Order: sequence, then structure tokens, then C-alpha cells
Amino acid sequence: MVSERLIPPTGYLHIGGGRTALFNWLYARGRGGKFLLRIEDTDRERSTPEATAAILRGLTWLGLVWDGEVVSQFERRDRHAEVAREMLARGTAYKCFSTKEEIEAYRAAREAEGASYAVFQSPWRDADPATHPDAPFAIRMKAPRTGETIIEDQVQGRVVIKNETLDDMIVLRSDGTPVYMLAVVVDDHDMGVTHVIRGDDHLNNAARQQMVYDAMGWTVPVWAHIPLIHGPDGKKLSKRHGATGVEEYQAMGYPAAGMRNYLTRLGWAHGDAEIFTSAEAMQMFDLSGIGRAPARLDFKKLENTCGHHIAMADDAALLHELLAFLAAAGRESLTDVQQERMKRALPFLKKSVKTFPELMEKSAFLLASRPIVPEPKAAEALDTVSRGILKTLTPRLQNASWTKEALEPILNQTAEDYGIGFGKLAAPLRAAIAGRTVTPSVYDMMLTIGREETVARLSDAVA
RNA sequence: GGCCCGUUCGUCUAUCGGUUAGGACACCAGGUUUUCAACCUGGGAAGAGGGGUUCGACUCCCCUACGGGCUGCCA
Repeated sequence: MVSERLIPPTGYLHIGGGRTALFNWLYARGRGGKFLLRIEDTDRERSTPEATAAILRGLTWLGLVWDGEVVSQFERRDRHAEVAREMLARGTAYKCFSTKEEIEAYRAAREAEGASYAVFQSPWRDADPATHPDAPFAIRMKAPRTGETIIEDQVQGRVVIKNETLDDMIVLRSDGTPVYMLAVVVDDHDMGVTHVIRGDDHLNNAARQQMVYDAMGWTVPVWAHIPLIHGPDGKKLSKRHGATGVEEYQAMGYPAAGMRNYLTRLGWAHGDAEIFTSAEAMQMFDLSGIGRAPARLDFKKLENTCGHHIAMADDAALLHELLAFLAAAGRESLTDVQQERMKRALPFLKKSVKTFPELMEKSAFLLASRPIVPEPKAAEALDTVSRGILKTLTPRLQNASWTKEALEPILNQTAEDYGIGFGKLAAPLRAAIAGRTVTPSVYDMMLTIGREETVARLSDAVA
């Protein structure tokens, strides 16, 4: 079983969080495990229903379906407090009456003494309960002060932390609310999480969390701390790099399968495998293939990967995803006629396109409706001579069977009649059919829009 | 400041002591072609620096430099 924790502070699924979810998903699904989802919403100011909804939308778009109900960490706060009290009863935690001021004074004093760092050592750690004042208290874990805590990490290796560098972490605040570090451990234990795959910003925290497992006598999960994703400049990914939210990528027109493939390869490798389906990824994915250095986002490679996936996609599924993209991007949807044409065009269009916006761009000829207004450059291709050629061609198309095999001889013959190369004929045809100079193949366009529409557009152009 | 993690072509990476250091993206050149793409062929491009260990280091150890993380009654 595998866990995944996601924090919804800014109301969207960060691309790094998306990749972490993806790794968890691949690992769990590839081994018959469960992919569980928990929203770490104990920070009430940053957690809203909208923020949570955005995260679920992002995951859903990526195709990462989770098992069971989404667990709210905040709603489990009573259970967290219960565990804190149990630690108290077991003697692995104690009541600490030190105030914030006292703690600060302690640290300041140690610093004045020239200490390079100061772990707070509470005077209440071994105090006789009889001396406890009637005052608010926090519950602190009684952490070992000597020895080492060893994290056997599947990605980072064996990480040794000296216990003397860790203070007695507070597990329950003086207002009775649990602290995140306790909540994670309790939730993971209660949910039966066996593998914790998360960002390496939690690597140091793992030592303190492991102490909680030990204090409660619980089985420590398998740890795997993966490096974070950085921006193209190597710096931590932030807003100034542009897209950081998963949903932005949908709006930019990247197909989900391509995103998954790219994100899987970002920081993970399996020999020379580059382009693969999620099913294949599940077979190959392993914690040992994860790199230890942070990886940079490379939009060119993302595009290339997406191009492969669009080309591999099933036409019906692709059309469906295209419509979803249009909705996500706030663009106008396709009419029935446009959808019909799109279905005919997809088999050839998908081969040369990397994103949905590019697909739409190349679909301009099929999206357009009569009369086609040529762009200036296209209009130049419709000079008097060219229009004469089209005038000759048009009637020849009237009764032709609408297949490439049937059309080819007709166009070739027309070009020959005028003593011109095929290119000279294709230019005005492009202008008349699409109103542009850059289009898909003239045959593909004609077959897509059909005979009636083709003849009509040609007639319009020479009228 | 302290502690922890990291560093192979521009980018993502392979290599798990012995290789002409491989692949992919990107880039450059050529080819194909009805335009743009796509596609095909070829090319340039890397072990942060310095010490060790070893017959032999990209691989193991140490130091330095540079990145990143943690160090909270935040998550």
C-alpha cells in the first residue's frame, strides 16, 4: 500500500505534487497496492473546499485515480490528540509548561554562550508531576538524546541523524490541536500505509516521525524521499517560471498521457526507455530507478513526449480530450460539423502535432466555414492565372469518387494541362480551401471536408 | 551558524571499478516533400575542482566549491 499526501495551500495542484502523486500511483498500481489520498488541511487558513477541489481536479485530469475516500487530516484531529495522550501514558511524551518566551530566552542564552545551535531542552522533561503548575501545557515527545536515528531511504540511501541535534518535538499544542508531524504518522499508521513516497523536503523530518513510530511501537514504513522538480534555470520551481499548477498544463494543451510519461521520466529512468504507456510504466517503475538530484523542467521534451502520445492515441479518445482541453482553456467548443470533420482528419493530423493548440491550428481549414476569406499571402496565390486553373479543375471534381486514388490523377492531369508542377497547383488550392499558405496536404483537406464543401470553396474562390 | 541531501553532454538520463562514457530532447547539416510540420540520415556536445584508495576510477573515501532542504506550539 502506498500513501500520498497533498497540501492545498494555494488552491491548485503543484506540478511537483503531481509528480509525487504519479510516482505513488505507479508504484502502487504496479504492485497491486492501494493508492490512498489524504488532504493535509490542518492549516485552516490555507485550506478551503475550493483548494481541495482544485487538487482533486488536477489529479483526475492526470488520470491518477485514488482508492477509497479522500481522508481529511483536519477531521481526524481527535484521534491525533488521543495518540498524544497515549504517548503521555506510555511515558514517551511529557507535559511541557514552558512558554514561548521562555523557549526564546533559552535559545538566546545558549547563543550568547557561543553555541552554534541550540536545541531546546525543556526543564519539564523529567519533572515530577507533583510539581506541575495549573497552567496551559504542550505535549512534547521524549526523544532520545543520545545515539542516532537511521532512515533507511529507498532513494537517498542510509541517512544517519544524530539524536542530539533534534529537540523534543511538540506533538500536541497548548491549545489542544495536534501538530502536522504527529498527524502524518498517526494517519499513515491508521490508514495502513506501508510506503511513504514524498518530496525530499521531508527527509529530515522523517527522523522525528520515525521516533513517533518507535514511541508508539508501530512499524516504520518504507521511506522514499524523492528530489523536487526545479525550473528550467535550476532554481526551485516558483510562479515566475510560469506554469507551476497541473491544471495550467491542461489549459496549455498537453495531453494527460504525455504529461504522465514526461513526468515519470523526470528524475526516473529505466535503461533507455523514453516513450511508454502508463501500463508499461507500472511494469517498469521501481524506487531504485529514481535519481537523487533535482530535475529541471524542459518544455521542449515535454512537447516531444506529448507529440508521441497524441500520435499513439485512439481517435475517439483524442477527440474527447480535445473537447475537454477547449473547455479547460475557455475556448469555444466544436460544432457537430466540425466534430465530424475532425474525426476524419485526426488520423493524419495527430501524426504531426504535439499539443492541442497546435492541433487546432492545423485544423483551421476544417474549422472554417464558407466563405473562406484568404489571408493576404494566400490571396496572392489566387491570381488570375491560378483562378483559371481552379476553374478548369472544379468541374472535374464534380463527379469524382472522393478517394485519394481517384483524385490524384485528376489533379495531376490538370497540372499537366497547364504545364505546371504539382506545387503550382497546390498553392492556389490551399488558398481556396483553407485561405492559408500553410496547411495539411491538399488531398487530406479535400477528403476531410468532402466533395460538396471542396467544390463550393473552389467555386467561391473563382467567383 | 548547525545538520542532512545533491553535482555525467544545454536539458532528462544510462553506467552499479575495466565502455571509443550509451540513449532521448534540444541544436547543427543533409535527405524526403505540394507549403509548414512530421519523417529519415549524419554531426558537435559531459563525469564541478582537488586529494586519496586501487593494477585500473564517472563509479569507493576525504576536502573544497556550488546548488537544495531542514533547523517553529507551519505544513
